[in-house]
Amino acid sequence: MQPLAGQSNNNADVDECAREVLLVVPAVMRVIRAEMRRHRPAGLSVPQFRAMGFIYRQTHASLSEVAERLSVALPTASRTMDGLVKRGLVDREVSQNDRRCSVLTLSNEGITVYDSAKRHAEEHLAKSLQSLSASEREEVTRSMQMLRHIVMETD
Amino acid sequence: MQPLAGQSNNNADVDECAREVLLVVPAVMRVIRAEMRRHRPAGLSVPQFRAMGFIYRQTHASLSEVAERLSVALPTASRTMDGLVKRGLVDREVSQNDRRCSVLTLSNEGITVYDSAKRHAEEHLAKSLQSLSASEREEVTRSMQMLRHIVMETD
DNA sequence: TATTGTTATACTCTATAACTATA
DNA sequence: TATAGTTATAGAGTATAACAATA
Repeated sequence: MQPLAGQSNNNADVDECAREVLLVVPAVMRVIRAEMRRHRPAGLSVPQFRAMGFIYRQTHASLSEVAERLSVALPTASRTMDGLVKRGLVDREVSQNDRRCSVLTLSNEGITVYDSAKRHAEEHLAKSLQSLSASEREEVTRSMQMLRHIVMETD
Repeated sequence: MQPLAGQSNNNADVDECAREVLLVVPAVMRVIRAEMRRHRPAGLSVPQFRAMGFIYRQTHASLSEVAERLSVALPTASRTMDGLVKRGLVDREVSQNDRRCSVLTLSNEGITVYDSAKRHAEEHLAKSLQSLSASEREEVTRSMQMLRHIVMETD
């Protein structure tokens, strides 16, 4: 399996990578969350934003699909939808094919709010990323894509 | 400032980078959070883990220092400490120099729990990162370090 | 008066367990 | 019986505003 004495180079590099991810990702997350909330009145929480993004891309999604894609429990997704429906950003209807299922779509206002939140968050991040060189940004972009393949099934 | 017509290559790359960060970081965050919570009974929330890590590295930290480093409001940090003190993982005392200030240290059990949580989370991440090549992991590590410099003052 | 920290208040996120409605 | 979703419950994270204690 592994060398008997000491760590192989492979282990050292994978451990360092894991350590950096564990240190940095939560810190970046805070920046994203704070900026999302700051953007009033279209302020969305990160889970709300992600849920809306999924429904945006996959219209007529069911609640189970949202929960699975976002890796949250069904009641969590249900609560998130409650808030978005109450704000008029998401339409929730009963499926005619299978009356157990919800059919979720963004309202027109939901689309507006989502686009606005997305643009705002991206612009804020982009501003920070300006301090990197173009090649460094490309490296970050590629790294994000690699991590995306690891943690997200599709997208 | 910028080209009048269309986006420069620079803008395109910074926008793509921001888009990827906004999509991927929350997804990675979910993996980290879920794994942290799964690790019972030493289960820590991510904010608890980060707060303990800071106190670990900077022993005798004050509450204000914790709040600033973690980029949370003072009442948020205070609440987080309440929970950790109640669990016996953090010792909170009044500073003798300035009786307004708290002096925060990890208890022996706190150190044990923190180390265990850290090892567990890193091992879980490392397992996922095994699917990348060594050079890809190096790229991810460098990218994390770049993002770290952008979002964290020091560390 | 300024600073450190806590309390009060009000949301959201989160999960597990129990329940309802539909298939 | 199995599945989709909600409700009940419980705890943590979050911020702003108001407050207390100390400098």
